[in-house]
Amino acid sequence: MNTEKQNLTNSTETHAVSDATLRAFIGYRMKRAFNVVRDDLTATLRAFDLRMLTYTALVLIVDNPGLRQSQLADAMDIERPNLVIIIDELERRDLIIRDRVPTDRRAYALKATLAGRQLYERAVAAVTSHEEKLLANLDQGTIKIVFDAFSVIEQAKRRT
Amino acid sequence: MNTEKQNLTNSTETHAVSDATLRAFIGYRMKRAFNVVRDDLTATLRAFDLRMLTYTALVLIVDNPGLRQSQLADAMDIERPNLVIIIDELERRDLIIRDRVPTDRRAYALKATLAGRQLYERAVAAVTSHEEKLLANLDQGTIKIVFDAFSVIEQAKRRT
DNA sequence: TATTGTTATACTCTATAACTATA
DNA sequence: TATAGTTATAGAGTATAACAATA
Repeated sequence: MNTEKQNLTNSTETHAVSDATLRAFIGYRMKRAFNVVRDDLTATLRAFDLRMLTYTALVLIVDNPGLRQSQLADAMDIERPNLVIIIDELERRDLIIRDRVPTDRRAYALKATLAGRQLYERAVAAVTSHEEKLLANLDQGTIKIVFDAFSVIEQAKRRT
Repeated sequence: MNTEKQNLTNSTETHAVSDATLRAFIGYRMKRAFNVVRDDLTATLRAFDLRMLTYTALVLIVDNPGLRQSQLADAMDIERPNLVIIIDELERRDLIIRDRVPTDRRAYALKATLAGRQLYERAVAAVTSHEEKLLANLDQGTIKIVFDAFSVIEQAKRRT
């Protein structure tokens, strides 16, 4: 530790970095908060060998049996090509299957296996528990306001 | 458009995908809202040939003349190696300089040039204006609550 | 012609190990 | 020895173009 008094006009000063300008921006504030949430989620999912995207895809497939890859990509707000390897991984681990859609032979109907549904139950429970701890210092009213604000921002999506 | 009535138990159904399970999680909600904020920010900064990270670094250097790369990496919550190419880019564009610290020849004191400060002014003004539009449907009280919640979450950073 | 899933590709962000030069 | 900056590298996430099969 440097216990020496520093000359504050000197370039070698060690006092805290000011982020006052950036703290006025929601982009900066949200990014920093999201880093914490993401790190917690990543660590929680590691126990199930899942990542944010494989977890999200698994949950949506369990909750929406039979949906197509293009629907899933839309729901996850990612491009179709990026979904392919996610689905590949879940299928390789026998958590889901690609079923042919009889009425449209171009498409796949995605369905979870029993193993997939079981992993879903355990992972959702773990994430629920971890998020409760993460938000322990926020009351329900505040969380509601924050979630509603997120919805408003989502709807402000660029229409340029 | 498919105007045909679909059999809702059929795997080819086209009705909306349910994300009810995921919408209970702040990770999911925040990610979706952040995607919107990030896309808007990215589009705004493109006019100045800046990205989120080069913008953040430039602002922190202008506001904290003389800080070191390790301090900046800490402030930006990224690893030191990842900062190098960011600083390289800003320096190559003559927006900042790496000044040697006379008292510690291992370190650099980062300082913005006149061009850097001018770009800072224009970029900060543009981002401010864009964020105002993005948050137009949220009142100041709500924004305050959301920002405070972000601070609480930031402080909940994992101490495992 | 348009759509579904796919391949190939590229850029960005993030993380770790190991090096160099200094302290 | 420890630290500041660097290089090399790898894993994720994201985006676009173009293709084959099918509608």
